[in-house]
Order: sequence, then structure tokens, then C-alpha cells
Amino acid sequence: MVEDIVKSLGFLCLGSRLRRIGERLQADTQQIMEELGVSLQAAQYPFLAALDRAGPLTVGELAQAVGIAQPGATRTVSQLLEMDYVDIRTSPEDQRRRLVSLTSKGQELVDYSRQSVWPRVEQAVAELCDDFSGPILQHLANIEDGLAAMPLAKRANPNKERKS
Amino acid sequence: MVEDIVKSLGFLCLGSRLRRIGERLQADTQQIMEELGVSLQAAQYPFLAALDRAGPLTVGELAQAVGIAQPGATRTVSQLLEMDYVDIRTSPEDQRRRLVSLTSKGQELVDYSRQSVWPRVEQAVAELCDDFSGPILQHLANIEDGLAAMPLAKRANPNKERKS
DNA sequence: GGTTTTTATATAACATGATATATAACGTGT
DNA sequence: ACACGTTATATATCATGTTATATAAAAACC
Repeated sequence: MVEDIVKSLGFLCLGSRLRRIGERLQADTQQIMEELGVSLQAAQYPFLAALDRAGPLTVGELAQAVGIAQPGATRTVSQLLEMDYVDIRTSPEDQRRRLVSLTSKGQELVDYSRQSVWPRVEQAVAELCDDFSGPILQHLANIEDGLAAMPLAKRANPNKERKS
Repeated sequence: MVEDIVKSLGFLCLGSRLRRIGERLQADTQQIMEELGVSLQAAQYPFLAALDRAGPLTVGELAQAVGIAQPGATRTVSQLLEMDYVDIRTSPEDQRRRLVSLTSKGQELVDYSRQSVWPRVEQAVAELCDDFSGPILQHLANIEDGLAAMPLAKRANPNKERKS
């Protein structure tokens, strides 16, 4: 058996590690979804949830809402459009904006998911995390807030005041 | 300003969230590396570290060591070979195995990195994480151990004993 | 009011993970 | 010893993120 170097290196490889854990969680979530008959990628769920919660949103607002870059949102929206879960119309006041909203099929999927899928996933993840004491979500929030306040590159820089 | 739905959904979107945090960390690490003149992708570092620590390794052992699937290891090894950081030779006892080892250029990069790059990255990440009390690494270890012991799909399943 | 800058979205190319499958070498069982 | 199963690696394709850049609409500025 070979040593897990990413684990051994600890903080040095935290990025790789979070990423691989996240991929694992998404893949497992995907499996739960398939077992419950939802034909959707796990990464597309947050888009539907955001639309359900916040009404019609533009592509850019969706990108913000799910926390990814705009081109990723454009792509996912196209896929959801293709699958007929969302509807797109150009904003009348500003023809650059494209307003994305749930179709009735999309709303049905959300309703079903909220009832049958999400509680199960949430419970499973919570069970996975809750065994141990400290609140991991607080940790992650702190990490994200910390990154927003000062990127690693700045933290790594000896003279922290002025940077490129 | 739009609500961060992934953050709001908490455990439900933990996968997406870890992934995006990991990507952010990797990107920031990449920037630190560039500032220090290292022409390497952040994700390739664990491979060099593993080789440095555990001597020549096969492709499969490397995949295990860095915690990814074998095709990913094959690709990264090819890239490192291209950049002349590693050397590959077929194992004499078993011609299926390909033994990967650091070249002198690779070893130099590791030595330089251990001295100048890794401590900085590690310190930056540790500073990012250490402000708050609980040990996040323990959390992540628990998450990974927990996933290994029982995948989410099983945890989500009402009758947990027997599953597909 | 026409030119320039900004903003919103789309597209292209890449990074890095995954799975599924092909191929070739090894080992085994009759 | 040969057929067959196993194992190690490679290849193909996909998922999902990124950055850089193109395009078109809106806003701002003489």
C-alpha cells in the first residue's frame, strides 16, 4: 500500500484534497439522484434551486448565485434549456441580458427533488459530517471568507502590504 | 447582490462547495508558484513530492499516492516526462509496469520547492485555516474515512443493510 | 449625435478530475 | 503448453471548472 501523499502533505495540498473530496461527494450525490430517477447532473441542481428560490435570473446572476464563472453558467443554462427544464427570454429593457426561468417541467423537478431527493442527500451528508464535533460548514465559510479577504498569493508574500 | 445558493444550501451542496474551494486554493497556489518562477501546474506537484519521498513508483502507485484514478496519473506522468522532470523505464521483472523516477532536473525542482515554495504555500494555507479553533484537517480526514467506510448512496438509502 | 467605454453573454481553448474500454503482459489450471 | 482470467497501462470520451477573448447592446462623453 502506497502512502497518500496529498493527505500526508496536509495544508500544502489542501486544494487538491478539497477538490477530490468534492468530486467524490458530487459523484455520490449523482448516484443517489440516479437511484431516485432524476436525470440531471449533480452540478446542475444548484441552478434549478437558485431559479426556484430567486425567480427569473440572468446568466450572470446565476453564475454569482452558484459561485462559478460566467462561461460555466452559460454552458449549464444551455444544457438545462436543451433538457427543457428552463426557459430563456431576452430582457425587454436590456437586450444583452437573458432571463432564465424554470419551465413547468423544471418546477416539477424542483418540487419532486425538494420532497424526495434533497432531504436524503442532505441527511446523508450531514450524517457524514456530524459525527465529529466542530461545525465544518463554519470552517468552510471561514476559508471562503478568508480567501475573499486576502488571496493566498498575498498571504504567501513576505511583505504583505503591496502586491502586484 | 445575489444570494450564494451553494452556501445557503449547506450540506446539500457540500460537494460543489468543496470543489470550488479546492479549485480556488489550487489557482492561488498556482499564482504563488508563478511568482516564484516555477513552471509547473499546481496539480502536478504531488506527483513530484511522491516520487521524491518514495523513490521510483509505477503509474498505478503514483495514482494511489496522489489519490486520483489511474488515467489521470498516466496523463500527468506524460506531461512531466515531456517537461523532463521525470524519467520512465519499463520494469525489468514485469514489462507491464512503468517505473517513474525523478530526473536530476526534477530533483532540483523538488529541492528548490521544498526550500522556497512549499513552506510558503503551507504557511499561507495554515494561516488561512488556523484562525479558527477546530482542526479542519481532522474534519476532512473524517469525511474521507467516512466516505470510504460507507458511500453517500448507502447512507441515503433507508434500509442501509443491503444495497445494489 | 456620434464615438468610445463598459457590460452581458458567448465561444474557444485548456486543466483536471472521472468512467469505460482496449491492449499487452503476466499468471494459472488442466 | 495453451487457453483464459487478471493486472498494468493507455486511450477515448465526458464533466465541470477555469481564463482569454469576441460580440453586441447600453451608457457615457465630448
